[in-house]
Order: sequence, then C-alpha cells, then structure tokens
Amino acid sequence: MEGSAPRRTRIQQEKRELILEAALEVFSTNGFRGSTIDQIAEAAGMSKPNLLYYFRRKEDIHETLMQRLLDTWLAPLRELDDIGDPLTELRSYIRRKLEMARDFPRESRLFANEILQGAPRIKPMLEGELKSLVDEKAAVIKGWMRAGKIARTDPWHLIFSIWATTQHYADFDVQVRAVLGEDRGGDGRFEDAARFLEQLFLDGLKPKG
Amino acid sequence: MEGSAPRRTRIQQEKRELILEAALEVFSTNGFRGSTIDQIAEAAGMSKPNLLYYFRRKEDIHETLMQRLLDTWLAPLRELDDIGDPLTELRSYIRRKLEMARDFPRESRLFANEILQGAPRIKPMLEGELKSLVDEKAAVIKGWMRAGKIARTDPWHLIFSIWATTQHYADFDVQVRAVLGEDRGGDGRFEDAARFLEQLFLDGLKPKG
DNA sequence: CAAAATTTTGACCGGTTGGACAAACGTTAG
DNA sequence: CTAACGTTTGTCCAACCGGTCAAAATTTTG
Repeated sequence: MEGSAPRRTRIQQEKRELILEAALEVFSTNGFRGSTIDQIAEAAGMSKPNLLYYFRRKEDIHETLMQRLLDTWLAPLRELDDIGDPLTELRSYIRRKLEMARDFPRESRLFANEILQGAPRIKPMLEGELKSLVDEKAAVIKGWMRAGKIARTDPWHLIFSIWATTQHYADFDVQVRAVLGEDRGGDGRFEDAARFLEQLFLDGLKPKG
Repeated sequence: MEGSAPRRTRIQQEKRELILEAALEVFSTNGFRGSTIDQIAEAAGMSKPNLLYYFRRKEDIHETLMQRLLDTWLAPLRELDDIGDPLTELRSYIRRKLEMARDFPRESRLFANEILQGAPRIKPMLEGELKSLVDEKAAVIKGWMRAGKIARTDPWHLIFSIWATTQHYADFDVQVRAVLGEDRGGDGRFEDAARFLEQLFLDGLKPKG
C-alpha cells in the first residue's frame, strides 16, 4: 500500500501529465468556465472520452492543477529565511518571484484567474495555509525592522507589493508588451524590470543627497 | 442631429444603464465567457429577450462597458502633470489609483479579466492610445529625473509598478482580506496600504541613516 | 379615445458543452 | 491461443446558451 493515492499504471501517469500540461495552457488563457474539455483534449492530442477516462470531471483537472501549483508557487516565500543579510534576502526573494513570472506565466495566470473570480475553490487554503505562512514571514521581517536592518513599515503590505509588482509581468504581460512597444518589449524587459524593482524596493524615488 | 449615436427614448436610457450596471457585476466576477445573458438579465431584473431588445448581442454589452471604463480608468494618469512638485505629483497619482481600486473594484477586475485573457478585444487600444499616453507621461517623468527632482530609474516600469501595487487591492481583494485576517482586513486596509505605498515609493526599504 | 410606436414576453431553434456508455481495440500473462 | 485487464473511440444525451420571432402588453402621440 502506498497511502490513499489510487494505484496507477505507467500509461496513466504519462497521460495524466499530458492532460495537466494541456489543461494548464487552456485554463490559464480562458479561465475555468471559458475552457472546454474538447479544447483540452485536442491540446493533449486525444479524444474527449479518452480524456474523461483519466479525469472523470473537468473540475478534477482544475483541482489537481491548482493543488500542484500552490506548492511551487509559494516555494520562494518559504525560502525567505532569517539567516543572511535582510536586504539581500528580500532582494533575492524579489528576483526569484520575478523569475517565476518569466518562466511560469501560465501558472501565474491560472492563479490570478482563480483569485479574480473570488477564489471559489481555494479560499480555505488562503485563509489557512497561506495566511499562516505570510504571518510567519511577516514576523521574520518585523524582527529585521526591530534590529534596524530594514526600514520600519508594514510587512504584510510589503509582501503584497512584491507579489503585485512581480506577478504583474506575467498576468498583464500583453499590456506590458503593448506599452513597451516592439523595441523595449522583447526579452530584455525582465532584466529592466529586475533593475527597476531592485532600486524601488531599496531606495525608493527620492533623489540621492 | 446629435452625432451618429442612435436616438434613444428615456426608457432606453434607463434600461441600458440598468443592464450595464448588472453586466459590470456579472462580467467582473465571471469573465466574459463565464457569464451568461440570463445571469445579466436576472441581475438587471428583466427577461433575456427583453435585455436583447436593448443590446442585440452579448458582445455589445461588454464592448460598451469596456469603452466607458477606459476613459475613467486612465483619468488619473492623464492628470499627472508637469506643474507642481514631482514627488507630490507622483504621490497623489498613487493615492488616486488606490482610491479607484477601493471605490471601483469591479471595474478593475473587468479590466484585469480582459488583459489576463490576452486582451482580445482591446489590444489595438493598448498598442495605440494607451502606449501613447504612457510614453507621453514617461517623458514628463524623465524630465523630472534630468532635473534631479526624483531618482533616475525606468519611467515605464515605474508606472507599471504603480498600476500593479494599487490594482492589486481590487483584483486580489479576496486574497488580501484572507491574509490580513478579520482584524486587519477591514476597511482600514486601504489606509494601511496607502501609508505603506507612500513609504515604499518615496524611501524604499533601506534603513535611515 | 384611437392609432402608432415602443416595450415585454413566451415559445422556439440550432449549436455547444459536460458527461455517460458500451463496444472495440490493444496488451500482457498464463 | 485465450482470458483478463487496461485503453480508446463513436455514439448518444440532457442541459445550457446565444439569439430569433411573432404576438401581446404598454406607452406615447395626435
């Protein structure tokens, strides 16, 4: 026996992965209700009944996807640690989050879609697991403030602002590219963003001197 | 003659307003494809065929809503002006944007939904009107930097970061409230956010001295 | 009031969607 | 070979959805 997970053959493992990959693509661009099983099946290269053999219901796919997502999505925050220089620690958190926006934009959009629509499927997780994690890290940050290592401010809103600014480059990618135009909207935009965010979070906008 | 707008009776004016208000509610929480005409009709207190008498197609409602939205949505940025102190000017831009997130969260979410899904209906506007406006304001900001009034950084990404941090409180409201909990997630959260953002954008996180 | 114009409704339609199901197909072990 | 098991597919269905239409109800106008 290996826990309560249903026993699965090799083919089931592979096909389920295939479906989840396809579903991530479809759900993240069309939202849950905006996506059809047919779309996902086609993207996964199989027929609809075949897909339904691996996931009985559309919701099951979404739920599985969401559960996996949350682990990787919160990993950077989990890594935020009390060892090392606070400013460096925060800087690398911001960098990691920005890299995730660059490398996993579909995951970011899937998450954004869910939250935008009121988080009907993950609200308990937000109020439980997520809140605990953030509270814990907020305490760490507060310690840094008390020690005079970083400026005193609201740790929760600080975390929000890091989430907002970094995920913006995944969720609002179309707008970012449109506004930057062809010349500046290329691959370099993430490096520009990284430079800007580093400066913003460290020094703000007041002129030096 | 009053332009090319179709002539409308008093009832048409009122009912169209009613429908748009209902549609804003429905579209902003379910997205375009996730919303049905029946839902909007019910929210507006009328039958589906009756609604379709005022707007021939579902898309027409969304289009009308989007056109109105964009004007008010970009108003704060349009007001960003070269007169007055740059830091004050930016501070009040941030404040205005945050107030909009507080007072018009549905509009923010409607917009976010559209962008998230690739902005299929407003991409031309983003590449045209929006880009022009942002470029124009970026030039203003660049002037401030050259004059030594604010720190040198990337004006475009600065604008993005203001959008991201303020709209976050509308688009991710469920998450913000869940993480802050019952005690801190009340009405005061916008004032906390305003204080935090002011400090972030002006001074960053480096400790004083 | 009565005619004309506008508004509202019930019934209906074709297409789509999530999902069920049994039959067919393939694979593997004895 | 063949029985057992896992996989795939074609067909079908009921619910839903966007939209039409003609007729009824209401309001406006002369």
